[in-house]
Amino acid sequence: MKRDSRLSGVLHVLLHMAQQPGPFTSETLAKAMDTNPVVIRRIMAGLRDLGYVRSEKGHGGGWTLACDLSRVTLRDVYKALGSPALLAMANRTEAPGCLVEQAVNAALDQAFYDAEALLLARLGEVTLAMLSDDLRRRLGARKHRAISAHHP
Amino acid sequence: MKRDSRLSGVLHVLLHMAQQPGPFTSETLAKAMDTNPVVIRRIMAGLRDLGYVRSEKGHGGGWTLACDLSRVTLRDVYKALGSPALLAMANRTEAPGCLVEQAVNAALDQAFYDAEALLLARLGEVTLAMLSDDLRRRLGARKHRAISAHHP
DNA sequence: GTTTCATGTAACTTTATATGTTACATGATG
DNA sequence: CATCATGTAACATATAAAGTTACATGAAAC
Repeated sequence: MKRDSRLSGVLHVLLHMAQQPGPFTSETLAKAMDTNPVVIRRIMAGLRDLGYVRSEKGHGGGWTLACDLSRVTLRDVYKALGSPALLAMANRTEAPGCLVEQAVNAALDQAFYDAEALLLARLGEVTLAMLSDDLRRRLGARKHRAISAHHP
Repeated sequence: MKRDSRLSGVLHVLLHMAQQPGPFTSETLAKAMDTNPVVIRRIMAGLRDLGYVRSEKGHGGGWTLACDLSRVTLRDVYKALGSPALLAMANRTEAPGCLVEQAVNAALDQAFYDAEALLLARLGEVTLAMLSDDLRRRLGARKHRAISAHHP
């Protein structure tokens, strides 16, 4: 399977939006991410349904942040995407009649469950505000380096 | 991407083999797993290279276990498959120039890394012998239930 | 030694899923 | 009413697993 980069993508969009006031058209956002406007609308649809962002049609329309970034975690964003599969691996068959398969599944399921739970927990620890702050730090660091270069 | 069931599949094969002396032809194993002999050979190739199983050509040939099941973990088997991707999600781009992307990646990488490490650790805790013992327990329980049904 | 059996492997097909694209309907603004 | 922007369906492309076919290689049986 191709690996899923929707979470990565939608976070990229949200962080861009958090850097300056909107609204932003799908086309603008698509250019910043080097992709297609429809892809933007697609990954943003779930966030709109949950009220994290708003979208307006017509002149001056586009996407706007509509939530407190310090109250939305990466896990919330993940859920807004529809909670796609986290692990690349899966059991051959779920609920098999074969006892061999049952024994294998029991062992793997335990490991899979733990890993998924940890991943979700980690995503739940990071808010969009924390990400945005980190980004500002990185932007500041770059500016500082530029200044240092001019005045060594 | 389609989700990867090779680990599940190869464990199924190994457990079948542990239940009775071999050798087993790819065709026999394929029938037990409702798949194709070539698929069996494919997923077994890595295990053969690492010496976990042996394969013989010609009459009376086939696959044989060639390791101490109590010393091979599910993690070892996973590595024998070539260590395929564990997570279904990934960053849009690795090592991006864009600072936004860097901030997103930094946050996700941390979560991804922790989840992968835990999954590998869990797989490393389970040996093939443990799986095989569990299977025997299940087989015993079924037999016991059958007897109970006859003599309630 | 020839036949039969089994693996080894390349090449191709199929399937599932994410991503990219086109087309057009819907609604808001000027 | 013309323009802009989203909403969405439909279709195309890309990637990777799984399934299939074909054939070469080597071992055992006869």
